[in-house]
Amino acid sequence: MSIQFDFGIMYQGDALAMLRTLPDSSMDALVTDPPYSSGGLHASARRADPAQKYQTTGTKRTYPPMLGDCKDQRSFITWATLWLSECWRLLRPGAPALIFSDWRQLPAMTDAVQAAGFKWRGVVVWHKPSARPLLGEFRRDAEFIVHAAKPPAKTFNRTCHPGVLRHAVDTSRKVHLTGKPVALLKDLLAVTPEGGTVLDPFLGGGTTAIACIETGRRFVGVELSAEYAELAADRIRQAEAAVAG
Amino acid sequence: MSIQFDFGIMYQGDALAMLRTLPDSSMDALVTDPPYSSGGLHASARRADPAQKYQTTGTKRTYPPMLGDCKDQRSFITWATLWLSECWRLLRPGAPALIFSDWRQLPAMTDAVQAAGFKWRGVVVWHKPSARPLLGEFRRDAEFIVHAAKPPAKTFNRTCHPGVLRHAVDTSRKVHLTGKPVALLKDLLAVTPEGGTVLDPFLGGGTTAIACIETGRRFVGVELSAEYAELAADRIRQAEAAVAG
DNA sequence: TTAACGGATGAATCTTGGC
DNA sequence: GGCCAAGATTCATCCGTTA
Repeated sequence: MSIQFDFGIMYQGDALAMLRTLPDSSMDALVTDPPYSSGGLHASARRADPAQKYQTTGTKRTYPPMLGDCKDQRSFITWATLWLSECWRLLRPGAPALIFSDWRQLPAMTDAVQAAGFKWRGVVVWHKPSARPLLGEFRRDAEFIVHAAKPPAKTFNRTCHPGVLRHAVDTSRKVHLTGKPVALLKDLLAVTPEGGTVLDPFLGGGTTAIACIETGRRFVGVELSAEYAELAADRIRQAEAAVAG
Repeated sequence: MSIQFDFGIMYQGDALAMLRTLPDSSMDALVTDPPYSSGGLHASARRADPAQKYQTTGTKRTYPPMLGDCKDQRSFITWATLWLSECWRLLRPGAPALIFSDWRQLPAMTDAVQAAGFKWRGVVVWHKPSARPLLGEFRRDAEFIVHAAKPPAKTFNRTCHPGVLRHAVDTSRKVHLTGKPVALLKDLLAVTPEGGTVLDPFLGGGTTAIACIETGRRFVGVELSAEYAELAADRIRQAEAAVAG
């Protein structure tokens, strides 16, 4: 199933299956926020319903269930390598790839990225100042973005982009449990070619698509959950209306 | 060879050999900045003279040669696991470990830390705003600190410590090519027990020791290079004089 | 328009209890 | 005893609301 938009297209279904139907060398960048499967270091993470894993009792706000976030470390690497390999095929040579990860999965993700044929370029830091405090410990207030490229790596402008990006999460505008700020995605898109097509196989609430629309890029998104696909479609239409109006 | 100070002791020699002479469970924390061996992903990095690897021709300031920074990735992990295992033996249960790493060696370092028996707790980010700009790319303005602990992990205060630390490098006060700001080390020491003994097997210019002196902790340092050991000893004496006066 | 106040929140982690 | 699941705990920051 797919929905066509002015600025792109969204497929609803399994990322790996959908990616296989798309043609070689048709995309200019990969920007995505896959399920982290964190805590997946232990088999306990393989619980049947990972939906509310990250939400504590008493939380007012609830989100629809997150699918596919229940892998242990080994299968996480295998799975990530599989979809990253498909993405590699879809990307044009020189295309950048930006993949979100938390601290725990970062080494696994850099392995998978390289196993899929990408050249690892660096690690971008997302500093989210509103993270939960931890007494006597370092606050886990950073998430990481693995920066890679399908060789030969290219640059698309002569601007200097900061490697540590500070953006607060706006919970009121967040529709996905792990929703990212649009401004953060815009910062990441800054290293992708203007007017290019951006692939996001884990579209979630559609933030990547919105950032594309607001910066004049096209998008190809995939989202497994029908519930999130619908939420994303709404937000995408709003964003398109806003830039048209 | 060793030099005794009011606040600690420095050994000049090979880290692994020196650590082997020290007694079990005698240290309260490990804080160190080992040679990164970056670029060591390929065997070409095993060049005979790694001394000036990070300095481009025409650089005004030069530093004494860095020893032991010429390993490929596999031997880096093996070597890191060896000295980390010795450190593990020297640490008391619950002691925190903080090990600097650049983005390229971060996955190797988290592997080595865990192979040596530590529990990996997180990744602290050092944001250095003065990093070299890169056109069309993300600036490499973050370094990483692997945060681990000898189980069972303990906390030593009820303060909440930020996980992203912003400190500019002061090149005028830096004596080592990879010298870190004292304030950064002080931030890291904040999760170690007050008045405890901090181990640094790669003392370099002695910044860890200085931060210990300024925060009322003791230190045990090892430095391979006689040249740096001498520079460190000078700085340590100055710092001790400053807190005494 | 700006400043101060207070409630809600958190890609979590630890402890405890059961199998 | 080891493994696993469920419940309790935590407070600086953010942001809307009020002054």
